[in-house]
Amino acid sequence: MVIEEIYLSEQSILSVKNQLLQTLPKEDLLRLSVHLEPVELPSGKYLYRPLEPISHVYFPNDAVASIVANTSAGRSTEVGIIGREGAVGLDVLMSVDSSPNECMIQIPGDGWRLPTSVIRDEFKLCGTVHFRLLRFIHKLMIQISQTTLCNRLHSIEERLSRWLLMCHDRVDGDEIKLTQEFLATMLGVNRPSVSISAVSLQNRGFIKYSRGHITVINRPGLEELTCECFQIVKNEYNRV
Amino acid sequence: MVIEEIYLSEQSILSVKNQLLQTLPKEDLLRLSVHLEPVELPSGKYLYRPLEPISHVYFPNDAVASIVANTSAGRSTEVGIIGREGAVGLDVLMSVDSSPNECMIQIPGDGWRLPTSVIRDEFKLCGTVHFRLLRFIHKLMIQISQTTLCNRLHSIEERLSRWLLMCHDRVDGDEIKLTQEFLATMLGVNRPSVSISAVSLQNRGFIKYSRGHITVINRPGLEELTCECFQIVKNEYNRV
DNA sequence: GTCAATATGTTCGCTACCCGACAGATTAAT
DNA sequence: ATTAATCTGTCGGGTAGCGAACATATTGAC
Repeated sequence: MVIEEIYLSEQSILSVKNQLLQTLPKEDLLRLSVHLEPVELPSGKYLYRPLEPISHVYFPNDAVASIVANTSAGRSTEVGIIGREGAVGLDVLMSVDSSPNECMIQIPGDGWRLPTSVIRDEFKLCGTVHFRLLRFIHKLMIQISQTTLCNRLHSIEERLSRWLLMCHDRVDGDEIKLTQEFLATMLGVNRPSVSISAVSLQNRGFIKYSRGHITVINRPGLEELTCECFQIVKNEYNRV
Repeated sequence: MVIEEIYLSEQSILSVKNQLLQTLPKEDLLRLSVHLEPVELPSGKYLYRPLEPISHVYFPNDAVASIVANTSAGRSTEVGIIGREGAVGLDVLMSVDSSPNECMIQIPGDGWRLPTSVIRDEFKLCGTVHFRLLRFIHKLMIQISQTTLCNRLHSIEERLSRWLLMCHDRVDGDEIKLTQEFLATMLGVNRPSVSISAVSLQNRGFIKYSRGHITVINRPGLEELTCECFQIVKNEYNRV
C-alpha cells in the first residue's frame, strides 16, 4: 500500500496496523488519512467517560481498549474489548453523543484517531467505510452478547482464559502487561479468585507471570481450557 | 386488522402500536407501509435461529421478543429484550445475514414485518429511517451491555424484578404470561431459584401469580427492589 | 541499603446459588 | 370424575465465589 500524498507519510502508512483501516479501499483510506492523527495510548487512559461527549473515534494499532460498565457502588465489569480489529467510540455514528459506559486502555500501545465530526461526515457518505464500520459494530454486539452469557454460566478459570486469549489475539508477542487486581476488575470478580485461577494456569504451564505482566506460553492449552465463548466470538470476527 | 388497500388502511395505521414505526415521519411510514405485513406472534415462535438467514425484520406491537444465547451444553441466557419500542433482526442491516444468537417470542401478541430485502433497500437510502434504526440498535447495545454487568454482579431477586419491569413496560396491562421454568431459562438460573424469588416478591405484595402468568400489582415496589440496571437502560431508551 | 509501596499467595468463614429429588397444586383431556 | 400433564414449593447436600484479613515477595525511591 503506497500513498505518495503529503498526508500520511510512507512510513506512517506502514504503521497502520489497525486492520479496520488497513483493509479499507485505498481511496477511502486516502480520504480519511487527511484527518488521521497518530496517538499514544498509555495504560489507563480513558477514551471516553460515562455520559460525557465522545470527542474522537480511536483505531488501536497494538493497544487494547476495554468497554467497562460501572455500578454506582463502585463495582465494574468489562463488557467488551477492542483492539486492532476495530474502532472505539462508534456510538457517535448511532445518533448519540455519549454512552453510559466508559472506555479505557488496558494494554498500552499506539493508534490513530479521528474527530467525531470527521467520522460522522464520512459515515454519511454511505459508502464502503459506512458498511465496514457497521459490520464491526455488529461483531462487537455479538462479543458483548456472548459475554453476557459467559458471565452468567461459566467459571472464573474459563473466563480468565478467554480474556487472556482475546488479548493475546490483539497484541504483538506473548506478553500482556497488567496486574491481577486489574484483571479482577475486568472480570468483575474479587482479586483472590483471580490469584487462585492464575496459579492454576501457571501450574499447568499455560502462562507465566510476575508483578504486572503475564506471558502466554501454551496457547493451545488455554484454548482447550476456556469455554466455547472464545471460539464463537472469534468465528464471528472471521466471518466475512 | 383488515387491509383494504395494498397500503395500510386508516384503521391499520391506528393499530401500529410499534413505536419505532409510529414515530417515523409520515412519508417514510407510507413508503414502508406498502411492504408491511401484519403478523401474529405466538409465544415460543422463533423469529430467527442461530446462524440461519434472517428473512424478516419484525416490529412488535404488544408482543415481546427475547434475544437468547445458547451453549452447546444446552443452557441458555437472554441477552436482550425487544418490544414495541424497537425491531427484531436488525443484524441484517450490518452486513451480515444471521446471528449466532436466536430470537423468540416471550410474550405473545402481534406485530408487523418487512422482508430483509425491503428493510435493506430502505436503509440504503440513508434517510430518517436509517438513523432511527441505528439509534435503536445503539439502545439495544446498551441494554445488552448492562445485562452483562447485571448477570455478573446482581442477585437473582434483583434480576427477576428487572426482567418483570422491562416486560411490564412493553405490554398492555399488568399481566405477563409465562412460567417460572421459562423465566429460569431467560435469567440463566435454575428453576427452584426463580420459585424462591417469586415467592418472596409475592409475599411482599409486589406481584401475584399462578400457573403460567404473573401480575404486577405494585410496580413502585419492584422498582425499589431491583438494581439500578433497570433505570440506566430506561434512561438510555428515553434519551432523544 | 533501607524503606515504602505495590503485587501476589493463602486462609477462613459465609452466602448465594446449583442440582436433584419429590410432593402438592392446578389445569386440561377423556 | 378420573387421569395425566404441567406448574409450583420446598428440602438438603454440595460448591463456587465473596470478603476480609494477613503474610510474603518484588520493585522503586531515597
